[in-house]
Amino acid sequence: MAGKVKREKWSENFSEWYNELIETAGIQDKRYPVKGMNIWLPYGLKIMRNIERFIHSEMERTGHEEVLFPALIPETEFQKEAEHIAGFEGEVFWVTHAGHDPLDIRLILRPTSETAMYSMFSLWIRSHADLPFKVYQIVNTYRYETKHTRPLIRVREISRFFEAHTAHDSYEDAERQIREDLEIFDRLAKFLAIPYIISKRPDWDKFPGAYYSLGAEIMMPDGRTLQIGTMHNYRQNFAKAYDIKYETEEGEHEYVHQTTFGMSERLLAAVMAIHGDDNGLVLPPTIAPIQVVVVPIPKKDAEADVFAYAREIAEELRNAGIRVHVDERDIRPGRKYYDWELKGVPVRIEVGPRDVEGRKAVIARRDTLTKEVVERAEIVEAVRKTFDGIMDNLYNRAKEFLESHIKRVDTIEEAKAVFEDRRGIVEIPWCGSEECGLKMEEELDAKMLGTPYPEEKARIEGKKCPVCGREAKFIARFARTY
RNA sequence: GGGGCCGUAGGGUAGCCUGGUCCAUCCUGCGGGCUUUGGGAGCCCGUGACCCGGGUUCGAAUCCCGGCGGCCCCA
Repeated sequence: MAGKVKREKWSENFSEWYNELIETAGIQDKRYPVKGMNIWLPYGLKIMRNIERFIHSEMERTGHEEVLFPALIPETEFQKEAEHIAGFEGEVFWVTHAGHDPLDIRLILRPTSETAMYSMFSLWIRSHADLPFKVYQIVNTYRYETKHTRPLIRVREISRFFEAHTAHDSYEDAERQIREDLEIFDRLAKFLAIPYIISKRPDWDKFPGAYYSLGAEIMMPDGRTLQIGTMHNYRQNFAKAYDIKYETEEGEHEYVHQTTFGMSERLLAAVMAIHGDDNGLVLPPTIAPIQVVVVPIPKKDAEADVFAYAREIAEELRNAGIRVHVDERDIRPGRKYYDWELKGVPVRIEVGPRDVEGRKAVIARRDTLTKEVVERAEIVEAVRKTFDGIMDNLYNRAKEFLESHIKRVDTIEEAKAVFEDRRGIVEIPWCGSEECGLKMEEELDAKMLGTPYPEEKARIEGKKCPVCGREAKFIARFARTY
């Protein structure tokens, strides 16, 4: 069924494929004269907004309130949590002057908002009745990335940074929050038809200031992984640094437990990369700004009929709540097909004189590039069914891709063999020591993503750490990452 | 941190080694005209560029120095 779909460039020359598509599909213009800062173009922004709309509705559903904090943070606030500063100070942008005069207290452009928010949390949170306290925002954040920047993936201005921050009366309730975050993430991933894995980060790679960190990864076409979501349990680390206390029912004063949940425009990068092919974007209907494009195929003497028929079909689809566009440009139909394929429109309806006469239409699917003839009367139903088929197909194809790139091995040699072609994720037994973990990172020239979450105890029975030979306590995942 | 390559219209490129033949090639895009319309049609006209600064020279896209920017490899 997918015989016409080509993914040669997509898999063999992913970087080039991606960079071209960002511009040709109208996602972003990367010619802005500051490295790592790009311009959202209307089409790309519409897709991103559709992703965010779903995030907002999930936040609403789970009782998070939206807030907006300033982008500037005084250095005195920023420096309150030691690990956090250590983790970020090398990559923050400083505001040191106002006009000609140096500032008494310098400001940073937020790289993330913990240090902006938490002194306010300490003012807002008074009582156990205020807990759990759950807020979120979607804002731009700034990090002076020194590695290669890449649109949507590694940027110096993350322009759609989602961050949910919560405070709780106990570690257990914070853990419940992490489970809720995982559930929200799962629903979002299904909405985008992207399969993923969750790993608990090793201690040396957790978020600066966190007690532990979870990361959600997807498999990119070139076999590297991309982190698209994180959940952190801070325990009371930040609460102690920012003095966030509440009064218990017994009148005691206790520090809150905190969590965060983060995502960004990398979600769009993931959608582009996972579903795309050599013809361009392939958007899940859930987020496509245009879900159906109607292309009239005029014949000289029947032009008016064909256009009227196309508009009539579009109107009916629109009334059924479908985002539809009629392409009435005066260019040849073939050219239109290529244009809309590039932009990833999930369904194209072609109507020509033959269809007008026979009361039919041709439905073409973007994911498989196949066509089918449907009756005019059944068009809304046929389009809906096609959407479902596309969602299923996209998800299943991507899941197969992800799973076929995860290899379970027991020795360093086997792991090295997997990375020979620089592709995939290796799962290998591990004793849990930092020394052995770092040793494996070095040997494999790959990063430890962490250990499967939730833990998979059964899989390590009788296994040994391939570095030290001691009994394995975990499965460790390694991959080349973005 | 170390090394290498590169910067020419909106995008992609030729020219650079061996300075003059270059008011800079071709493709694409964009504007216009004729013609066409079930998978990027054709022809014609038009539009648009040598990263910045300094130097060498009668003469610099081309050689030299510096800056800025991009890409790649190694650690």
